[in-house]
Amino acid sequence: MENSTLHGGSCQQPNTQLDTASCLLAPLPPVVAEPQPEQQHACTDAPPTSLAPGAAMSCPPPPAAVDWASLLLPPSTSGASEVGCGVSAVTTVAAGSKAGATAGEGDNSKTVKAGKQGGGRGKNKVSRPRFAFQTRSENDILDDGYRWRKYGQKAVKNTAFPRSYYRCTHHTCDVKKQVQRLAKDTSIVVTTYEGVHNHPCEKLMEALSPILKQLQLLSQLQSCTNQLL
DNA sequence: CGTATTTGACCAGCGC
DNA sequence: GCGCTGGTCAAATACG
Repeated sequence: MENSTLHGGSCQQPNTQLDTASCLLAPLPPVVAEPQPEQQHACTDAPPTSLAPGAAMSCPPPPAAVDWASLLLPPSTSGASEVGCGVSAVTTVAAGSKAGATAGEGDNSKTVKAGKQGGGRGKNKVSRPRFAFQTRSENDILDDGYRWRKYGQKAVKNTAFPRSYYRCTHHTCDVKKQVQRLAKDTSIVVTTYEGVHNHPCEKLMEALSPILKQLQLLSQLQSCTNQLL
């Protein structure tokens, strides 16, 4: 095919872009319509994906006896929860379902055809949780604490900006994400996650470790004092 | 030298 | 059936 690979931007279609946001976030139309005021990319937190319930933490626990599981697994995080900081909208998409399975592509006909790809070397179609959210940022890549390897970039129809495809570099993790800048508002980046990490967020761990240790010590101290009193 | 990114090609699903 | 399009692969290249 002429292969729509224009990597970069020979794809000029000024104002004909379809409203990626509204397609993508169909369930949450209003939110999309009004991008939040000043959300800078301050968001280095983990996205909803990171701490999904049921995700088996495969990594060994850190040295200190920190209860990572309880600390990192919020009561209910089915992925649809809002993540604060810079995130203007979050939406889940039925895994493998048709409509909007991909980041902001209205027609997006194939969606999760995770099987096959590039020569029948693909895996089977697996239903995996997907959700997308928007961030207002100058960087396409928001630092969500995980490490990602880019495996593809594709110019998408009716969009001036290419869509980038990333895969989690953790060997046991098969989470993917797509990143695309909104044509309508180029300051907004739409990120679509597919799958759930089965390992802790490295950066988050690193950053939180000392704090968590202190918290644990404090709680132990408190329980001790309670017993004494 | 190992790892990450770039980029052209390939493939399958969908609409016509 | 054909063409279009999105998603992925993998070789080449860049980078530390």
